[in-house]
Amino acid sequence: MLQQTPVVRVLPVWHEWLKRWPTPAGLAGEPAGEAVRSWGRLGYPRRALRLHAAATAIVQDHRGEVPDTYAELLALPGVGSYTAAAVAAFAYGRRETVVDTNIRRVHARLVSGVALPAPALTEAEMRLAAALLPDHDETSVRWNAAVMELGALVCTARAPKCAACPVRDSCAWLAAGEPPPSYVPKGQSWHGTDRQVRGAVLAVLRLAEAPVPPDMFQREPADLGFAPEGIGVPLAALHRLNSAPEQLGRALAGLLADGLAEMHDGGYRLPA
DNA sequence: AACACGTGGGC
DNA sequence: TGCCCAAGTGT
Repeated sequence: MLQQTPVVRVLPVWHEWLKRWPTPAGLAGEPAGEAVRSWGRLGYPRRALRLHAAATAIVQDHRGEVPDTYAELLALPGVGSYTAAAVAAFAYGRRETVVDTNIRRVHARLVSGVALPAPALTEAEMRLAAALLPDHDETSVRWNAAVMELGALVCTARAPKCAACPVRDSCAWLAAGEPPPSYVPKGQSWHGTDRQVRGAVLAVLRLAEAPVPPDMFQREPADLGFAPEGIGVPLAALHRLNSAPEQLGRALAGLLADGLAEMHDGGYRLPA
């Protein structure tokens, strides 16, 4: 849930999930669509699908227990190098090189003296993080958490709180006179994109009690001749986008291809 | 290696 | 207001 999503926005959903599914077996025992529905508006709903798939793999391959090694975690759906290291370190106390966006930024400034880390994670960054990691297991876990928190709370992307930074005296970036970034980060476009249409379609499917016929996506609500049960609001939002038929088609095809939707009785629904 | 993939808070 | 960006991953 935390992948590319701020902690404060994850917390309420996370609490709900753990109340409903305290164990991997609980989640694995439900349809994948329930995971997507319960994901709510967290964003990147494919993560819900993968979390469900990971729960299933944990039940099938690990006796329902979340594995405790980096390699086994990495093999789970939706678990990449960051998540595998973070779970091994923070849940199991292992010494792992945890590198998230916060740690990357702290290292870039404090050690490398640049305003921002590279656009994509590099081998050099991993080597640096590994070299900085304390040898002792417990200390390494605290180190990972501390550097991550420093980045999240003090050494932030915009307007870093250098005056309040506990390690400002050893910051290479401050010492260099706070040089600006050497590149301009690529903005994520949104308005008018397939992503926006996918999001609007999925918002409809999350609330739908029955398969949604293609007509309902493509025609104005007024033309349907009736008020769609429960999905009027997201459906109106989708139509407001006024996307071209081919774009809507791409969005629907993409959702099917990703397993976020499936056809049933001639309509679209979340996966069973 | 570059790109696609959601959403909402903050400035 | 629009833009930036957030505990990344898979292709």
